[in-house]
Amino acid sequence: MSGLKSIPAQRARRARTVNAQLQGRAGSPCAACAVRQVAVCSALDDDELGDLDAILQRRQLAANAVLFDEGEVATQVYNVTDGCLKLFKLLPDGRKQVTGFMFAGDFVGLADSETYICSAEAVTEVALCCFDRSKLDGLAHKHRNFEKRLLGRARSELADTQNQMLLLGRKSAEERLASFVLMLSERAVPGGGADNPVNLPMSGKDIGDYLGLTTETVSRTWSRLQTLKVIKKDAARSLSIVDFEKLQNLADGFKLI
Amino acid sequence: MSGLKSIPAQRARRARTVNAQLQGRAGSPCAACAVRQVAVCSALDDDELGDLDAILQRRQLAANAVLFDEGEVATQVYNVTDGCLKLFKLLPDGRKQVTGFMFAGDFVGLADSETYICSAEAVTEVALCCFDRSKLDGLAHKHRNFEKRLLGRARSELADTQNQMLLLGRKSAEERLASFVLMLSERAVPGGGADNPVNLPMSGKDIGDYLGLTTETVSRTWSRLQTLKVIKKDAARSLSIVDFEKLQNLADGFKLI
DNA sequence: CGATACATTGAGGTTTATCAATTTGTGTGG
DNA sequence: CCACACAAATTGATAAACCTCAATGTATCG
Repeated sequence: MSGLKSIPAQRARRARTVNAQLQGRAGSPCAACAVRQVAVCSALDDDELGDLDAILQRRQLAANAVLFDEGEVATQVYNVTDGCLKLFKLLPDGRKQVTGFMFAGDFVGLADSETYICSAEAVTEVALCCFDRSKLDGLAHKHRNFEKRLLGRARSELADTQNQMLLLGRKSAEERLASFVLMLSERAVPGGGADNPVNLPMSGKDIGDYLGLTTETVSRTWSRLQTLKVIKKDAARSLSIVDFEKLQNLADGFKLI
Repeated sequence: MSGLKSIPAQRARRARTVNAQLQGRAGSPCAACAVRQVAVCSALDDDELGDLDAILQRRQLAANAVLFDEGEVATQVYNVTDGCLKLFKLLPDGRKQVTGFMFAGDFVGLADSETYICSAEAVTEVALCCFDRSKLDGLAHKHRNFEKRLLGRARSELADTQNQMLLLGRKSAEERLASFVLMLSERAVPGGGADNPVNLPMSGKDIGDYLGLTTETVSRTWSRLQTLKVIKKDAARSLSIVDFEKLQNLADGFKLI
């Protein structure tokens, strides 16, 4: 029933997570981090974590706060330890494309060279580990697993973006929303979240900007998916998967029978 | 005027390139490769190239030949040395999304884990260097620059796919075609091709499948761009940029004045 | 030179966007 | 804790962009 819990309850959970991470038990605070096993940090042994801890700075962002803007010099890269961040690109007339949502354990700044190639804003309250690029490069040089892990991350991000291209180029609004719900559901699991009542931390506008649709179309499509008894919107930011198979078929581009 | 040359002339050029690469001067045939400086191979010194040469196999694909299918076990990765390859994903009803065109110097298989996440087919005749993944991993372990270079490639591929998401999610048909022409024009330069009469090795269907459009819309949009005096279709597979600034503005999402 | 695939153009339909009004949710201060 | 103000979501009517189907024209290759 975690999906039905109130917003204050969610806030409390976030606060506990952050505290646990700051206390630390085994020498380095990193050892006690909530995302220790999912993040790139898992490439390092417990006794190597000190190196990581020495070069990182923790930071907290309020919802809607800007982390960086496209085109800025990319001096830092980030590891999300809690909350949700959105990455996006803008066209001069304001059209927006959200290129990804980043959750606890995700690494931000992989695709960036000298300057950030997209902007980043907090969707919810966000906790981050911040690394100077130069220092992290040094660490990657020292611990080769870390470098391998970064390449692995980049590979899997590439796989995700290819799926997103298929979605944006060829899927209908219904298929896009279905794919989106499944993606959120799947990504919640490694971070310790529930996979069935799915938590939707982002606004309808953000969802539209991620799926190449308008808010209105997103809203209408939620309604149609409820009529089809595929999902059910429990609360403002929570949604239950009612018929998993139908949802999967929709997302994969099969016609519903 | 290279863009106006006949198809047989193009074939001849391709054949010469392949021969030059096979002859080799400085010990390793790789040293004489046409893509020596642009490909990942540039991470290795001339005297390290022997290691690369020892583990690669050269291969030639006819136009439209299948290199691999999505879902296949990814035993090999590839370096394109000549020609054009398309990567794509399919939906069960046949909808296709081309996720990328690969040209001389491009590395294929970066995004793949155990199985290929997309299919690959030759657009033109294609020349490849093929590597067993396990052997290449060994080489990457021995020569660290190689590993770094792979990460760099992955980074720049990620940047490209983010731009493609903006295109697919938010750009109009005209803006998509304009962006496409500029991309082809820019990518032709490092490979030694001409940047102005732009060579279009792929069919209108392929272009549509890359840009999330139908062939008909692609064709109509070419016509409109010609009426606007932005481009001019010289021959079947060649196109001149008439007004570079207009083209750039269109691609970037500015309104034409 | 003819057969076949590919590109172009037209007519009409569908999906999604746009504009507008209303309802619902959220956060704040009394 | 409730009332208010503001932002977000929903729903409807209409329009635009692109797709589909169909016909014609034009390369390409044996």
